Amino acid sequence: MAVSAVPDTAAGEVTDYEMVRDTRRVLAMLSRKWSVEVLYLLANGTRRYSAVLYEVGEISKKSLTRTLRALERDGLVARRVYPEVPTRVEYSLTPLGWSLTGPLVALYEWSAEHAQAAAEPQRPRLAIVPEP
Amino acid sequence: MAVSAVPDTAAGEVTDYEMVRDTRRVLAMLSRKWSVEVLYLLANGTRRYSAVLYEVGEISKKSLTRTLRALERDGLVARRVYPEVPTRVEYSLTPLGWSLTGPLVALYEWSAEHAQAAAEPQRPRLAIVPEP
DNA sequence: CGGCATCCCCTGGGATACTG
DNA sequence: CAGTATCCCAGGGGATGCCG
Repeated sequence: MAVSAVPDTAAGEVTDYEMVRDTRRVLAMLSRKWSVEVLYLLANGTRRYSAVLYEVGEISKKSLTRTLRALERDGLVARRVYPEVPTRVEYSLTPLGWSLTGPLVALYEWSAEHAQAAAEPQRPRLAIVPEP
Repeated sequence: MAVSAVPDTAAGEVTDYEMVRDTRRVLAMLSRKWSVEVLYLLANGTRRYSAVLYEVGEISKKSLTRTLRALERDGLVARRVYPEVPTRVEYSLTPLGWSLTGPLVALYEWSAEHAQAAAEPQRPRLAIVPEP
């Protein structure tokens, strides 16, 4: 695999298959519609369910619950239930969740840097003949 | 925004909204089922359509075409058509595509490092009472 | 308060067949 | 060879309503 600084299969013992598999595993954690927003929100501190619901804005309760459950299953978010009269539930980032903000911010920075490049319209889809 | 090394809105002028927006923009480019695999494949060198189809393996032609078109629209992949008898089409990474392999590999490395942490079963979903 | 349950829609992906 | 066209299915997301 010729990708940047990653060692090849010969010496470093990293196969393309593993790279694809692992990369997709992370992406699967993040590609849900509201995952990033919730993650960034909790990075600002612990929140109650209703607080997250309010701060995210347009999300439905069902989607929020699904998102939080998924993040919890992936070990990125911790859920704590306080058995009080009206139930209180608090969500926060786990250490694992925190460790993921690094790569996540790297993605953001890439997008910010290459914003116009990525936004500029591609050349029309015509047959492009190579120079003779 | 308290996320790692990113400056706050006050001084650095980076809003949560922009971070969420830009991060999701990149994720949208990558979250398609076969995007990563195709990207890694083309990182190994230019490929013809049929070569990609064969090397990826289980992908359908329809999905591959859609994936390539999407990657092309996002400016990550270049498409070159040779007007020959049986049509020949070659796909390769653009400089923008190459620049994305960095953050992408960062994701892979995170996944590789935290593989068991992410894989270990979460504690059963019971009410967890905070220490008194 | 913090969810499930239900219903409905829309998109992405697979399989197959056809074409310039 | 490099796609389209067509049909189908599964799952994610929104809206609403009910509940301990």
